Amino acid sequence: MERYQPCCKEEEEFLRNYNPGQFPSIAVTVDAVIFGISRDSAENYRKLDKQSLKVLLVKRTDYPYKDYYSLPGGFVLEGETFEESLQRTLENKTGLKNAYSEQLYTFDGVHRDPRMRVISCSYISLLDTRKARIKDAVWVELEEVSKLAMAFDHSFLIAEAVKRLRGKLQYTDIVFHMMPEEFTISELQSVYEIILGEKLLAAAFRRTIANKLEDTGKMTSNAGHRPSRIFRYKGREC
Amino acid sequence: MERYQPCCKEEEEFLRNYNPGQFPSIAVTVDAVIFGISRDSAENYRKLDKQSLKVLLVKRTDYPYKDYYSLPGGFVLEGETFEESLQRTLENKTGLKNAYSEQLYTFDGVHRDPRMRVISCSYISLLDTRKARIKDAVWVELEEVSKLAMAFDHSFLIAEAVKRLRGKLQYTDIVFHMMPEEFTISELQSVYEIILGEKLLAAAFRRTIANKLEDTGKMTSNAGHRPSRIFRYKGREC
DNA sequence: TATTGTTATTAACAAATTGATAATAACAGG
DNA sequence: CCTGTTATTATCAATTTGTTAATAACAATA
Repeated sequence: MERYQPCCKEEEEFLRNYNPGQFPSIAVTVDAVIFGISRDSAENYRKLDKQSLKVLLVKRTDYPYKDYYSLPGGFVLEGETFEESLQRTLENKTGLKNAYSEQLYTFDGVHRDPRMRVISCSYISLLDTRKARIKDAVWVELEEVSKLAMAFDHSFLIAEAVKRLRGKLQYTDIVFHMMPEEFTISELQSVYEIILGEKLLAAAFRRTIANKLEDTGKMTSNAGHRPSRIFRYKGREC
Repeated sequence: MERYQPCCKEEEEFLRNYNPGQFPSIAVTVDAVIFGISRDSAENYRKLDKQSLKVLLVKRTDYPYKDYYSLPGGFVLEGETFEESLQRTLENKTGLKNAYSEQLYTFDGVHRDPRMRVISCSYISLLDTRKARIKDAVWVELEEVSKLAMAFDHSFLIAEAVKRLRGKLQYTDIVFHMMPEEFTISELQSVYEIILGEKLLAAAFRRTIANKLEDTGKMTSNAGHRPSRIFRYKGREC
């Protein structure tokens, strides 16, 4: 947006004398639900039952909710956009500078935080776990989250994020943000299955996804079974 | 959310002495993109080309952006949730207490407002125009919006809202919030057409929508042509 | 009363998309 | 060459769409 220009002396005066204190001020945090698919080791890489959808959590070191788990995030600083704030924590925890992110929802409960009125603008971030270098944070399986002591309303927040992720999987190409540049259709299918939590039929899956993919000409090798074609996402920059 | 309980004396102390001023405070507005379909008169009620998608706008009376058009909305007050703030403006401008609303997006540009840092949590509201009693606001046709001088980033905000509305029309039952209790399939189709901005084929439309509807047994009458069955939405409370 | 204009509703059929199962292909290792 | 395993294609039924045409029901009017 271009910089605002006052229309006249009077407005200039108005703005100069404006008292920001007349409206309640609210602290704002940006919290990130960072999703990754664990691919622990090379051997397990293609074994669906060894993989799972995970979220990145940090353990709080201060009050309130000391020692509880929470989403990575923090207060929006002076003159900082939400995206900037988000990228700051993202880089801090994962070492990644440009993971795909989108705004999820702004949580506004009056007593979310016992200190003061704090609203949380939450984001979903998707990344290829193998590119991330995690620091001061842990990957937690989705099913484990409900077993942990979670700070604030972050447990609910994660649940909402999962719903959104599952929904968007169906009608967007969002999944490719969690994939490496090149992958096989089976790998892609397993990512869908892990996120949706259900098995898909291979024949139908291939048919519908095929037109979004581009053959690299390469094949997997040394697998003890028929090798697989390797594809890349055909869509826009990813 | 239940009220937070400090875990120990130390935390109690911490909270008592907490200084909220250490983090930047941001003013928050809630702005509503209120959609309605104009059905100006009884005669035009079923004539598609006489109807259009409209948004409710107000003319600003103060600086900044004095005399510009803007979305109805305002600052979130002390201890007020976004929904409460929204309902306040909604009732104020339309007389309606419970129009369907959902959060759209939180706009966070640092210089959105020349007075100070103000973020806008925006909502989409859908209503049946015939139930609304508009006060201090005007219905503006969507195409006219771009011709008006709009305050802040509200022009962009409206564009985003329209995208969301069109998208959600396809995979949710959101449309019924703009319909009266009882309606004909042709009326429903015309609402889809107005929002999407394109004609739909009647046969296909009926087929796909039919299973969401329940026949009231009533018919339209006195129309000069074959009368129409009157339906209601079968889904959950609406 | 038969005809005309108009909108509603159903029918009918082709085209495209899905669901589901089976067949075939390609590899490593014995 | 046979076995176990995963990849990929083929096949066919079932379902859903796109499209056009037929039929129905009314008011007004000839």
